Amino acid sequence: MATDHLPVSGDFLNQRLAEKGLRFTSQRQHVYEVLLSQRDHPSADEVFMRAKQSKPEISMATVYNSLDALVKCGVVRQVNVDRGASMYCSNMNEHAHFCCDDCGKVFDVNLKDSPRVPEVDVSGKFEVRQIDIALHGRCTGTCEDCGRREAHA
Amino acid sequence: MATDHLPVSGDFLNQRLAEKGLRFTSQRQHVYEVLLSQRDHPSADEVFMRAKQSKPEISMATVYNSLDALVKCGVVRQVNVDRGASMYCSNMNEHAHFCCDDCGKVFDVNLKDSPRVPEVDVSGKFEVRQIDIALHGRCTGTCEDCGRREAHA
DNA sequence: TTTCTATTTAGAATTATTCCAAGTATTGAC
DNA sequence: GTCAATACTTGGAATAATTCTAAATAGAAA
Repeated sequence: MATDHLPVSGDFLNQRLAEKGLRFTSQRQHVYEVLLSQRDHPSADEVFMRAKQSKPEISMATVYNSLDALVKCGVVRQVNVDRGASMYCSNMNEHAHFCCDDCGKVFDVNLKDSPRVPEVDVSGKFEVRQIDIALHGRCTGTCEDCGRREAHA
Repeated sequence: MATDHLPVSGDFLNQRLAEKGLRFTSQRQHVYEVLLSQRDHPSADEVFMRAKQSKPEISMATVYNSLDALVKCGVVRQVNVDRGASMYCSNMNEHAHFCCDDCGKVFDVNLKDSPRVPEVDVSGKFEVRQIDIALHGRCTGTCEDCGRREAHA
């Protein structure tokens, strides 16, 4: 996997972690690079498997710890769309997630008028840090899995 | 628990289930009434425990099955905000969920400008059935747990 | 350095969810 | 109504996801 010469200066991550009082470690950097190198929505387990390819000694507990750290310092988003495993998304541009209830795949989508953090008024009761928008439905024709399933049905 | 004389005519649920080709059963009705009778955000396990109080023979598998059926026919929403257990919400009015990252509690909130299904344009690739909006942050002062935690810190 | 504390590790433990096979209830056709 | 077909329920086992634990290691501050 091409996780070696990524444009992650390390300084960037280091600073983001430091801002939250978290330490920069090679494991966290590695997990981050794994996420950046393949921009889908892997589960912790999938991240673990990918991370092991170039860093075989990494442990599952560390993957969870690293993912938590990355989410906490705002360089990765945790995506929860269903009862299954949480997924992780390194696309920090403003976007929503579409989850197909038939095939289970998750896609990044841009919404024209999605609420933004500065715009959210929750009457002083809550301090909003992030907004997660998940769409549910079916991906019609977009993916071959759904096509197949409909062909069967 | 006052799950006996609720304004759930049964017909309503029956019809919604039938529309999706699902059968009306006493278990599904009971689970639905459990959710309606206490409008918080219980996990499947919590629903199970509440349901058992007045219907001790109900099983966990049936609770999951019933929750799935209720979600599928659109009378209950599944709420996924974190890695933990999914939660279930019988408030079908348009609203978002605020999840406090400190105490973990989930609150219903109304957003002024949240996207609605008819308004979502995803370029014909997706058929959107539902939009779930989850806010993350901290509930400042709203709940005693957070107050306590801050007092300690 | 030294010290303090956060992090990592492997594996055990726990929690959440699904699966299974046998029995039961609901539906639609007659 | 009765019957067949099939969906649903049940308890428990199985699996999957996540957290915990205690010892070793590594980063940060003095």
